[in-house]
Amino acid sequence: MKPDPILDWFEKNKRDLPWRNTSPWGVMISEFMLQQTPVKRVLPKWHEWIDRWPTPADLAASKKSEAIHAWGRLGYPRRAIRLHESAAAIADKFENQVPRSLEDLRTLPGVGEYTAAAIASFAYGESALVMDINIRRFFARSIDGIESPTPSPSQIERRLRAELIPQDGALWAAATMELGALVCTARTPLCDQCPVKKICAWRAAGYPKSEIVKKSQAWAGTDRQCRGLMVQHLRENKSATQSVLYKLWHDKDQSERALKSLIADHLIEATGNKYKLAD
DNA sequence: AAGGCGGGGGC
DNA sequence: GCCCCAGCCTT
Repeated sequence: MKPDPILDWFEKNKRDLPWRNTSPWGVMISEFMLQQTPVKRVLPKWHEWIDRWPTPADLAASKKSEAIHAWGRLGYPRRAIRLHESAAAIADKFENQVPRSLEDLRTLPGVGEYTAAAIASFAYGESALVMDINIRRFFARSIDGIESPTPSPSQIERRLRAELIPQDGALWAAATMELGALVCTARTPLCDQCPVKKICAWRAAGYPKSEIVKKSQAWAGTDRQCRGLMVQHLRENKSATQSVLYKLWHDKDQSERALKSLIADHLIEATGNKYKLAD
């Protein structure tokens, strides 16, 4: 089988998260806690819950108030109530086993489209269409060439993403999600570490822009004042990441006039805008 | 298709 | 201060 650069990257770089090797109930607890809450903050609370309530029936046997209190300060406490209600439904209607089918999962309170797919995929290895914010952002960039996905997935997006799912869809979902979380991040993505940077549509379109290019675009001017701001920015960022502009700035062999000319050429190339030289 | 719902960390 | 985070549910 052909090696997949994404799966290869995943094998080498994945985090050792406790819900990667646990019961379906453990996966379900993690998915509820991870709804709009970062991994870092979920970790201790997940251990606390899975130790205290090892199966759905255990949680269902506790009072709702206990669940709410144990939720602590994770945020969106309604999730604790819904998880408690889901546990009762699982104990009562599903023989204390977290359902495997999307249809059954969706009957549980607090289980939406994403969470159902995530449980089916991560707990049972099903090739479900998992579309969390990490996966959606990764594909928005690498495939569509745009920085961010729409607020909620459209039917078109669902259809196009479903076509991409390979044989082992569960592993693929975990890998792309991790890639979005660790490399293709919302702010300051680490493109140099990305296994698909060479075929990324967003990158091919010239993104992400460097800070200096973003600023120069924001200035959008061609007059002396804009150039002054640019030069000031370069002075203030001497220790910043090495950019072409930074190198030019430190090239002592260039005369002031020639330096400005080089900077202007670079900006035109990088931004597509026209910059006139300030004398 | 919007808007509400929590709280904490990063810049 | 604003943005972001493995979303869900009700208008």
